[in-house]
Amino acid sequence: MEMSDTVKPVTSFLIDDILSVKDGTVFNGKRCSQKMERCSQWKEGSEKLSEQLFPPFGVQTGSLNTSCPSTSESSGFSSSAKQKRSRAAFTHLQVLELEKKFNQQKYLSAPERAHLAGTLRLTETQVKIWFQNRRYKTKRKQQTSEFCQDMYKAEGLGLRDELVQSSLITSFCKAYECRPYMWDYRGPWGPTLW
DNA sequence: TGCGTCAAGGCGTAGA
DNA sequence: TCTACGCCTTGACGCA
Repeated sequence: MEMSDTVKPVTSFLIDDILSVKDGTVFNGKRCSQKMERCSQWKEGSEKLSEQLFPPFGVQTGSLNTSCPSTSESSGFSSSAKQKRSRAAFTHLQVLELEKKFNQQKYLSAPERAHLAGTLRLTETQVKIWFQNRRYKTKRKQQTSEFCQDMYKAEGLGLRDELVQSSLITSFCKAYECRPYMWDYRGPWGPTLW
């Protein structure tokens, strides 16, 4: 994913939804109970900062009935009726800050994650998952790029087919051949604001 | 309506 | 046992 892709005008992400999720029982369907306490802490502590960060984004209501698996659970969702999965869309500024942090460091400690989550008014789980996805995405780009470089070299040596057959990454490339961003690699752990 | 993107789900693994 | 990680996969969403 390129930053230019993520720089969308305003996404329909509901901060309030996430906040309400934290007040509920489960977020992401797993492992959130222990975070409730800290969530309420940063909720207070980060309000000032996030007001600065999200003046236009802080309160968006209505467009996406998104991200509240737990809200509908709590509103009588039964286990038999399958809940429609929701996908939060982070705001431009949230992604910007996440990318900025990711450029500084690929891994976050728990306190750093908590702080960042508080600053961005996200849950720690969301920050953690975002960094996981981001690392994996970068790794995929790197692998694809290396493979393509090998292909280029092999082609020059007339060894292209052998490389294709022998490469463990062939299946990977096939799986992702329809994903253009995979081929937009600009170096390992390179600038993410491309 | 098909496709690309991406947050989140799921599963296996490792470390404390 | 808990937590975070990597490695995919799934499913919602936006767009052409």
